[in-house]
Amino acid sequence: MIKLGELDEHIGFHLRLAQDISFRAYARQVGAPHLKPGRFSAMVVIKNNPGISQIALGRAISRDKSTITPMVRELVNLGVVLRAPSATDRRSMTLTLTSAGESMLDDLARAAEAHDRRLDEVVGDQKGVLIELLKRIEDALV
Amino acid sequence: MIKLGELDEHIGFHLRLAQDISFRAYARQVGAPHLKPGRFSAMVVIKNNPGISQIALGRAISRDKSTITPMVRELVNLGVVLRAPSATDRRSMTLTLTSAGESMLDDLARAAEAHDRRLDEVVGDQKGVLIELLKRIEDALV
DNA sequence: TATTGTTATACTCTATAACTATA
DNA sequence: TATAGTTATAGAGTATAACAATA
Repeated sequence: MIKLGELDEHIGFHLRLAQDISFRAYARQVGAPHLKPGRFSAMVVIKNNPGISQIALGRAISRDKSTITPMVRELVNLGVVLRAPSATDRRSMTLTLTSAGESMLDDLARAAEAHDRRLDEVVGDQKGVLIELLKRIEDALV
Repeated sequence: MIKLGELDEHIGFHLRLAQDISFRAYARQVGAPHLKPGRFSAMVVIKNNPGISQIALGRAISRDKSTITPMVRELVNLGVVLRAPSATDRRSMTLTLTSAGESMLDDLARAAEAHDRRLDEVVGDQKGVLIELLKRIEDALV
């Protein structure tokens, strides 16, 4: 049996470990037939903020604009995102989901929810506490 | 303000977000003058399990053996890990920390602890609950 | 001068497959 | 036959810097 020593009481370490394990379980379950994981967050942000610019999307998911360019291109090629010039700023592009994007996101959300139900079972009635603590970390460390 | 929609109540999503933000804050603080993040976990495992094989190390940190090979080579070149043939199995290598490795790990642990104190402040007296929930996720999803 | 987005490029992390040598 | 480890290689994700167009 592998020992972990003092590391075992570090929040950062368990955050990383739990995320890693949870992510691999998710990848196993969803099988990645649809879309790479980073795309999912991007689509959710676009869905909830139609007309958002690439720069703002990058800020929302903490990625550089040069990372966003090929990501958006891929989503457009898949037919799930519509990319149109902004009416008010000619440097800027507006992003919205297509109807195909909406339904693909629904599929992905179902897969993610199946995985999340598994997580929900694991944490039981502590879910509220867990999410509140994670949010607190997110807000404090920005 | 960016909206997240239903995603906002998903454990998996917040796990990823909190880990990402926490990791970036850690990288900012430590400045990565020492070592890449994956190396840290490897060294902790070696410290707490002296003589461990590369295969076992890989299992402990959930990485393929082909990922371990260059990682170990780097640690050996840095002079922080000693790699010696096993006395009982001639296919196998044993890994231990050198004294330089011990002190580097102490430095890293201090940096990680500074970061973790920040996290401790954020979660306050809920730390025990948080770690217990994260561990439950780790154990359940393997 | 600053910002939006693209491109070229490079780096890190990771795994798969084929291999050698041992067990 | 199976396991420990290496190598070659490839893919995904990311960022930095230089750039053009526009603000």
